[in-house]
Amino acid sequence: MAADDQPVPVFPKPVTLRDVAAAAGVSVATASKALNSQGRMTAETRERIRETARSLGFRPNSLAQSLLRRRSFTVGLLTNDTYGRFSLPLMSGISDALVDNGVSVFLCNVEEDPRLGQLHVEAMLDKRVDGIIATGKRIDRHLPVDLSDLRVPVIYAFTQPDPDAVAFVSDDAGGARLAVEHFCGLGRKRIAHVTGPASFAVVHDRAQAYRDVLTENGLPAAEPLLGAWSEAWGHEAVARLFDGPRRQDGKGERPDAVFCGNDQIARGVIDALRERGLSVPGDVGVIGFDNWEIVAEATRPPLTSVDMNLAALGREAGLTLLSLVGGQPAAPGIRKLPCRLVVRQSCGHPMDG
Amino acid sequence: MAADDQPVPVFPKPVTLRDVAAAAGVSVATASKALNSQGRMTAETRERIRETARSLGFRPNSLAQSLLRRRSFTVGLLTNDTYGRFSLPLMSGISDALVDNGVSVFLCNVEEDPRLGQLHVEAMLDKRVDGIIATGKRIDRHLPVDLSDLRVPVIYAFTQPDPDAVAFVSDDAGGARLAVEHFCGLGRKRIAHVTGPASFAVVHDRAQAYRDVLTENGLPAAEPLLGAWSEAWGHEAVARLFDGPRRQDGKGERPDAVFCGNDQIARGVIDALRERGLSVPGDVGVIGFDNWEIVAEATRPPLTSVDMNLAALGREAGLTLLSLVGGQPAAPGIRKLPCRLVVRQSCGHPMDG
DNA sequence: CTTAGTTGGGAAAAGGTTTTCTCTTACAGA
DNA sequence: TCTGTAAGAGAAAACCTTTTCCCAACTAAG
Repeated sequence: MAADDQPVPVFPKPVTLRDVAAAAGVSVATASKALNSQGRMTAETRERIRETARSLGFRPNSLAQSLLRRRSFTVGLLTNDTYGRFSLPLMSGISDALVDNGVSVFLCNVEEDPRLGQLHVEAMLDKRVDGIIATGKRIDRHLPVDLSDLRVPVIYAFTQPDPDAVAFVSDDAGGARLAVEHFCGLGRKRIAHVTGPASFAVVHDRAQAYRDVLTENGLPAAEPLLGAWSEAWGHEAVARLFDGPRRQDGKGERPDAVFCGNDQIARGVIDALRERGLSVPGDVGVIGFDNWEIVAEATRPPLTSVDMNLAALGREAGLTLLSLVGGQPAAPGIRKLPCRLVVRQSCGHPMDG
Repeated sequence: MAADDQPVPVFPKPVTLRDVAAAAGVSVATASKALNSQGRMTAETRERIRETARSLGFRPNSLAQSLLRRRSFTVGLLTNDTYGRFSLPLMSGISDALVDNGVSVFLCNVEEDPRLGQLHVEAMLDKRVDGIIATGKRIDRHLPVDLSDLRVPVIYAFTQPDPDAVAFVSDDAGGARLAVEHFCGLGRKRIAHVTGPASFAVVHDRAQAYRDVLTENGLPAAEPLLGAWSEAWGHEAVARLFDGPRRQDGKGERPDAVFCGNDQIARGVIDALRERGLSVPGDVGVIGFDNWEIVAEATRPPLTSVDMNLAALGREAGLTLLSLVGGQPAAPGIRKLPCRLVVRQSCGHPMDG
């Protein structure tokens, strides 16, 4: 057996409580109590055991502890977004909240595959996770898994929840209000809205908020332009808004502000405006959505954008799951967390007159 | 106690092997053997027990299994990159490889904090992970953790490894060769290199490969332009390359190709070239690095770029860890995995004459 | 001297599974 | 009828820790 001749690294056996007890000359029960500040014994005995444990490098086996306590201090994080700039800050926030509380996170990518999802959920349950957080790349789509009637608490974050579940999402309408009201406050009068495809629920939420704010401010209600989430669509939308023939009925006047459905569209809009010799924010103000910093800071000028506070949302979701796991009740329902406007230079200062 | 009046959801107790055995009228030992295709028993007994288990919805407790087998089918994934477009495909590849083999992944973000790192590693060890994968956002930086002399195998992926460790990184020099040789093959003669700051090891690796290929092809060796990883630097570099006074010594001639250190620089370069009325790829070919699709596909024209195959790298790392865990030896050292060139439209077709 | 109480510490069960060993029964062969 | 063997199934140990219960010894009170 030539293969057996290879030097295989051999890993030392972990030291167990039994080892500590033997080394300290006590029973495992006493050793356990000494290390956990339980039971009664002389201070010397306790300290001696602790010192022995330290010197042996003893670390309790979490598996055994979990088995006994019926609590694994582990939660499952389900997502269908691998590449996402949304799920990243979200997951980061969730993870931080949990880890700060001594809870580890199982990461599970379920793609769009229900079989894979089922598999993962069962694996997590088998590993006795204390709870599950479901996360997605779209707020209006279900994960391809059934999380109802699980034997652990479930929280939904930035994904379509089951009815009667506890869920956290961003307040997209509120975010849109922030942007449009900011334009209004700056004195912009003809505010356009260029956004993504109609198949996204947020497109309608934001568009409605856009209309509402315009109405409230007595401004002309233009119809939002629905397209794609891409720079190219930003270019095309500018062509439609600015290259058409001017009409005399008041409509059709050139916008002096564009509220965009995401930062890529906004990037396209800004570039297209510059190509037409229009200055941003001088002639036209632009606000994006998502606050994807790498894009928002690369536009010229840097882009004002709505931030969905996804890290904070994740943190909130994580903490809520923890309290659920701890036995605290939480009212089912969807909690919308506020967005915030990150003002850079693309929206300009208050206008005269 | 008003708080106690709230309806607290009560989760059903998991059904154990003991329950199954009792329901089937056999001992737990027999039940276990029936479900694991071990031991000897009549086919009927086996099937009856299995049916009972199915109907009860029995799922074995992984904690108990892991405790006994001394193998948890769990690995820890350490990273210091939360927002990264590098670590995402990498982690995705790692995760896929592991999950395909029935292994779950603990996600641990250690930031840059050695205390946090230490904490995480200990937590993972306590939870008896079978192995650890260390991942970073920079190939030339250590994670802030000490992973030597652990009692489990460790693999490094896209981060600076300890000596004598097993590590996977991308072959940046090879990737650069791919790009520059592609330009040479297309007949470009004056190839510039615009890249990131000198503090990155890959900048030098790629720059050296760039020089080597030029020399091999008998082309003039221009000094790479080192700057930042940003679009703005792409703009500035074009200004330096194309706006300076023409010199008569052969040097200083305008480049007909620019190999960029990442896609953002390339984006800046392309935009700046267009602003100067130069056509891409007609007058100047451009190749980027990273193949960050959302950028590469948004440039006009779409950007040819070097892809580091990070998902494949991650997959390879995951599989290697698994074989290490399985007792297969692996030679220590750094394995460089090849990049590939994704050709889009920014580098053009072969030139005449 | 007895009784009650306290103190220091150990034995054992529990958590859920796997595996080895042992035991009982049945059956074939002598 | 007796012996040997194989099949089928259970008992128990093991994994490691925590916790409850118990015991022995000692002290203080009556």
